[in-house]
Amino acid sequence: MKSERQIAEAIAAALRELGLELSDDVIKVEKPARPEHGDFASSVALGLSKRVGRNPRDLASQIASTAAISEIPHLASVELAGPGFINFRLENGYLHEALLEVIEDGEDKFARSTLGADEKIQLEFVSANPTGPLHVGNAWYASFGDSLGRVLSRCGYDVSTEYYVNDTGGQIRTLGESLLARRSGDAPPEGGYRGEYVVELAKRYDGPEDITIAGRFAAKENLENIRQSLEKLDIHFDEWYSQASIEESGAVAETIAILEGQGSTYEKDGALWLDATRFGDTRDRVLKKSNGDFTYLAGDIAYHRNKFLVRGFQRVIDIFGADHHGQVASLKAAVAALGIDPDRLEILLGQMVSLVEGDRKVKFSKRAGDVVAMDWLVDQVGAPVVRLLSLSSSIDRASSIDVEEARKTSMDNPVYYIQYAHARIASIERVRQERGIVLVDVDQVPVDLLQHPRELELIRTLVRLPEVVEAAAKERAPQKVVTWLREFASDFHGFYHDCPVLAESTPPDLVQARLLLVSGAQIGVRVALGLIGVAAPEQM
RNA sequence: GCCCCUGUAGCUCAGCGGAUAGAGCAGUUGCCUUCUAAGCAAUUGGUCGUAGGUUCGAUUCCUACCGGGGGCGCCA
Repeated sequence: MKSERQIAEAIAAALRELGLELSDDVIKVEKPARPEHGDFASSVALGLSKRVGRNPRDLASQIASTAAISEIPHLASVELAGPGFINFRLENGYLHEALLEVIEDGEDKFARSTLGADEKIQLEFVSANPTGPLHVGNAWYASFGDSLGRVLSRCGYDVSTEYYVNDTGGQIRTLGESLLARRSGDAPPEGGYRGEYVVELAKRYDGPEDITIAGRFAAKENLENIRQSLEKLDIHFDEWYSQASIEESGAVAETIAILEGQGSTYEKDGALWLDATRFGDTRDRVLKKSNGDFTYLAGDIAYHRNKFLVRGFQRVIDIFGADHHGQVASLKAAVAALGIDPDRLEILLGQMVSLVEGDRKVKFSKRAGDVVAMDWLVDQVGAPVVRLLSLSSSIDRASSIDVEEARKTSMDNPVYYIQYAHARIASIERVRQERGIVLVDVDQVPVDLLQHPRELELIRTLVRLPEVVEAAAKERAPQKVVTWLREFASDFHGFYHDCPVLAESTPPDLVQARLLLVSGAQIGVRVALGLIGVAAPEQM
């Protein structure tokens, strides 16, 4: 926020005043965890002491007594603490000012930034093969990808989300075989798809006895199904990109020819290999099998060439399941071989999740037909719970989800805790209208009446949202928004409990001030809920 | 064997270079004549896997080891 920046600037000026011209990266201003350490604190003196050969406390003391520091807006006091921290305490006016900025920004501008500078960034996720219904295992990070996209957009990136449709190759043939077998009343072949959905599809298939055609039919149906499952989670892709279309357009052959032409390939055992080790991979990779077919990798290379060179994305983020870890090095090597800086390709790996229901451990395996469909989970616990749950922990952690736990719709569930905060805000607004309380102009509201610890704490949390969103974007960690929402809800409920807005005992001026705070809070919570794709209910 | 992720309260997880490590659930206990108690408050519970190292400062960074998950196909 503004004050933090002002303090950092003041410290920079203080250092210049003391003749210590140093780069800004040593100036750290943070918010201490403990109130006795002030509103803001800096450890510059600690970091600098060695470089300038002075002891940290003396240095801190010198910095603290400069004119630059004394000119910090709203400054109440400066204290030295610990090994050399400088703690700044500000008058509460800095919070009131910050609240007014939130109101001025409104839902559209608050916590929006230009960090991304309109960089064209493509985000590919889910991309589950259309061989069956969307299941929990490969859709768990769908909410992560979608929320990351929303966060990046809010930070000024030009984001395009995409689902890569694997509608060709062996799995689709197997799917076609399974479908035809079911139609003739037989069991699916060894290694085929045994799920009940294949039987249903077979009933509706009246096409020829052709594996490819049957497979394509089934894939198309499955994909439509998957699309609907994702819609239930409020996940919509800008683009559904077909692998078959890439192959049919000749782009794969073209891409491989380019690699061949520049001498990045060689032939061995009747196959065409990419000299991937030259570009950082652990081993070389086959591009064209000895039977003449292209490998999956070949298609993927063409696809990524398309992303970078045909469609011109400056940055590409792929979200894969950890079981696709093996593809990372080869894809990056191939991209490098095509002359694209491999750092422009970011591959995020979502670790495997396991689903637990009481003592029963559920395994995901599509072919065995023993899968937990995303639809089932959404029906069981509701879309908001699924979205919040999958964003509650980092994608680097192999988490386990207890369906029984998630099913509890009582006060236990964090989603309701958060949504309830919004419902209470909406309720205050309803009652205000019922009672005909008229809102005065913003510049007439005596914001400085907001002095209750609950009020101040709520403002403190509220005005932190912009930096949380930026951090979520930079670190590709949309779950940070969830953490913020929990804190926000906690602060709001505390405020609600201790600071009645519309009670008869509340003086009219304070009513206005609190109503302003409530509308600021509403802006914050709506923005944050929007970023994680969870509805903001008017009542519960 | 090599590569990636991970080990924090009884459980599920935050925190990831700052000063006395947090939340939810579970346990114990208070608070509804008020804008919704799907709430608030208090309280119990931790060798931050182990051992070294870097640093003024390490749960956070580095190394090794131990435990857990995933990967190392002319499958996708």
